[in-house]
Amino acid sequence: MQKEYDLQYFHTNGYYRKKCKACGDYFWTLDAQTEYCGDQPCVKFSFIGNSLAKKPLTLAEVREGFLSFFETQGHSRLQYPETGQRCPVVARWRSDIYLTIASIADFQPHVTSGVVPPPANPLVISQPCIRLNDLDEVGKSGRHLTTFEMMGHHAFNKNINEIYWKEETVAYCNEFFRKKIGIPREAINYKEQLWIGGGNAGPCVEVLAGGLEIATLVFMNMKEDEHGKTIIEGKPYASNPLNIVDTGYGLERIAWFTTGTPTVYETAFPKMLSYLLDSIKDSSDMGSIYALADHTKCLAFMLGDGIVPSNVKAGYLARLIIRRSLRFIEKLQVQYSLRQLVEQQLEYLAKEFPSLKKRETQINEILDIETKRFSETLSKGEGLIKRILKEKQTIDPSALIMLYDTHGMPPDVVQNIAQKENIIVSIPPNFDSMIAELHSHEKADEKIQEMQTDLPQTHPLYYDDHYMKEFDATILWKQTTPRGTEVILDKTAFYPEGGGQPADKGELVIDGKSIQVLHVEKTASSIIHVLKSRSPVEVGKKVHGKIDWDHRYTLMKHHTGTHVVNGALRRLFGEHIWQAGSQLALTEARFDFAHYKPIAEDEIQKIEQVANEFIRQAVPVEKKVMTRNDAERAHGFRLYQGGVPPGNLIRVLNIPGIDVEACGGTHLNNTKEIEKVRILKTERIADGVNRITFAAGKMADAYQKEENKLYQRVTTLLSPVYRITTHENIAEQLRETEKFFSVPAEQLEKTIQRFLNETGKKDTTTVTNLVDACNHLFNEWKNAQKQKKLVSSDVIEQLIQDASQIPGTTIRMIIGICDSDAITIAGAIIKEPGYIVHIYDRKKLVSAASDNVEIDLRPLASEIGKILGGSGGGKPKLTQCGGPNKEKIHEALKIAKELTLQKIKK
RNA sequence: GGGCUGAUAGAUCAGCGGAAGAUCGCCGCCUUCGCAAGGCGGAGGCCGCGGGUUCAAAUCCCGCUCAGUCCA
Repeated sequence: MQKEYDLQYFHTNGYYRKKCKACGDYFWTLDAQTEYCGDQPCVKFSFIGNSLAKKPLTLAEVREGFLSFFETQGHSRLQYPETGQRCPVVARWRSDIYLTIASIADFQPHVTSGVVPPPANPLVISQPCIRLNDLDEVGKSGRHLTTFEMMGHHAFNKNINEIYWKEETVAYCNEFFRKKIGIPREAINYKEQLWIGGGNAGPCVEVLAGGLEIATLVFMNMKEDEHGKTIIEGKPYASNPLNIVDTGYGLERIAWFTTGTPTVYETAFPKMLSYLLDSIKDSSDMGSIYALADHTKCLAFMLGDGIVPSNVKAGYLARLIIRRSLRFIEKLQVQYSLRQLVEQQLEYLAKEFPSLKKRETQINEILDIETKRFSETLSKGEGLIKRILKEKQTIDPSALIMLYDTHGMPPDVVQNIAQKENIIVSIPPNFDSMIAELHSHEKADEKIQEMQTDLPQTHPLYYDDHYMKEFDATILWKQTTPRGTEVILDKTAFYPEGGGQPADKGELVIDGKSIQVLHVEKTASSIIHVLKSRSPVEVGKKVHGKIDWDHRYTLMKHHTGTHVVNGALRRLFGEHIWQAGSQLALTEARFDFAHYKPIAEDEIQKIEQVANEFIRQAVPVEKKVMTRNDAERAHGFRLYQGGVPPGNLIRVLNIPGIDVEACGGTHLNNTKEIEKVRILKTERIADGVNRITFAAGKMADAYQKEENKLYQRVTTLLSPVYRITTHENIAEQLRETEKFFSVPAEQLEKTIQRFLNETGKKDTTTVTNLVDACNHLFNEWKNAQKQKKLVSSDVIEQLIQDASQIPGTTIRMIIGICDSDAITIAGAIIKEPGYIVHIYDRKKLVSAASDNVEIDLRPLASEIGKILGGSGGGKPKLTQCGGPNKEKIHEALKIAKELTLQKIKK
């Protein structure tokens, strides 16, 4: 490996290669005396309070110094529509990571693998990055940050010296630090290292000054490959198609180096720190103050770049930071809310990152919601903890785990609450691993997709013309499987299932015989048609394909409709609206999207209005195949809402002014063809994710018809007792009624019928609308229920009158049948001493005795119940019994009387 | 995506097969110069929705809906 670092640059400039006395690694230096590489922990920071640089620089000065220096050296800056000269901190263009963790991450995997040419070559960037791996160190260590900028100059070489490689990289680096930062050349050491990460590897040079690593120069030229010959850390590597100069210059670190402040935090967010320090009384806990300054900056980027807090994916990470921040605010007794702190950060960042502040309104709302939600969680948890303490006087490890895992109460919060009750709770040292253990059994079973190789390729005609209904083709391949005959054609207009769009149906005509196409699917670049019968198809035969156009056209309406609804949502709610899933069907379409609160009733109508307005505007739909770079430059990363397609060429579906996405589905030519959309349902499928179900075109009409019918039936049902005068906003009326009775639409009629029956209303009341009618009905039902419970004293009087004295005692027995609740009546009677009651209310037979009567009625209840074909039981002085044989009630009452007499006599 | 909780009075919750409860809040009365506090009384419940088991379900079983929370 030594020769990898044996650069001409070092030799001609008089560097010595030395072995570090502490770590044993090799490094290059101009200092003949030094014995240490200059890295931590081999040496200590020497720049703190004693900067080696020319003068202290701000973050903006270092950033602009870097970008412009490399610009003059022939590097290009990048430009994206939304975020400017950087990519968002949420890695929208890739599916393997949630957050942008390095400048090279912007170009993975497509550019680094060689599939997509670099957007510029060479290029220079200062990429804001978020890393949460060392979250606990942030604020404490003095150098860890969650959010930092990684500056980089990158060159992508097909051949080693196509752009530039090691010599030039080190020379550029050295010149930058000397000229722009003003570090004396003797102060910089270059340490030989091997770099491994994300499936790639290569030699690397760490740039060290003052004990601080100020840059890393990676020469990425290998990739993990099972056939590779180079073994690194037990894994085989082969050469990468590209030789990539991947440099990383820590913006905050370099600025820190020039200021020499006690920690990196004074340099990274000086304004925020003084803002925080002004707002608190006790500034002894600097670690938490640093962390809070860091976290609020992190949130400004996360939320500003459109992450919506949730319990999944990147949203979960945002919530994690929000909750940590809230706890620091609480701990430090900061007088500002989290919202105010982040607002302040947005203000500080506005000049350099203008896109963040544009989302201020939504960010404020998100933080208010999240703050409120967390305090609710905590106060509920507090109640829970107090109850546990009351019962058990302690909180054991299993309760601690339950509190955290189920109720989100961090153990130290539990500890604090318990302390207030003067109870010491100890947190097991292995708490984290106990939580991990709890979740270790879950393992997502990876879907192993068996890819049949060597299949003939199919040309997809549906991309040539999204409206192609019929075509001629030749059979290239066939096989028979249990589900039918499968064929591959040289070309096809049948759309295979994919991207949330179901497969086409239709027929293939072979030799004048029509064969039904049941299903179509795609593997690699072949499209397989599944045919119904085991028809005698032969390879080489000509076929004529006809797709079920009605089916397909409806799906196209739903698909283009989905994009229009997406656009309407973004128009109404903001740029954070982001697709989280989508599924088309014939009768309806489902669209899941990130949004921080549920959709309100009045918003449903607004969404419908805006979407239908887009349809009325008759906007032409552009379908274009573009190179990835062109598409990203023109439209930004918003393209990747439906997922990130592979390859350099991507299909871009642009509905100008409404929505633009990379999409592999089939689409209409104009929004007017959707005809109309109608929202059927909105629901919250996860925290931070909402689902809209809608129908387009004639399916919307069909739904509306169904809705009208239901409304008709419901109002007819009510008509004998409620005369409804107005019939407007039928959909809304039905939705509200469903909500009112908390039943789904299918149960609406049944429920209303039940309430009508139980109310027994006969006269007619005039009401304005359906909701009004249901309100009335419900109130009348309530009164009726009360009436049933309310026993007239007459009935009780009558029963008491009919009581018969049991001979030889003062006990009086009552036998009877009544219409209102028997338990209530029996209860009223036995308030007076000396009574035994057996009373039947056509549902159950209740037996009860006054407190002073010595009797256990339970054996009686079970005996009497048997007569009725059932059983019975209860408490000694109050029992119930019954059974299906209601006609035997008189016999049962007679037996009850006899048994009671027997029992009393004993 | 995978767990784990929860849904009972306006709020916080108890009850977990046999008459729907407590505390706070609300209303009225007593006490008081007035308030706070206290005393007495009262109103307020589709026990989330739908099935099933049972003589009997808030309670047990199965769906569904909604909410909370942890993990990746």
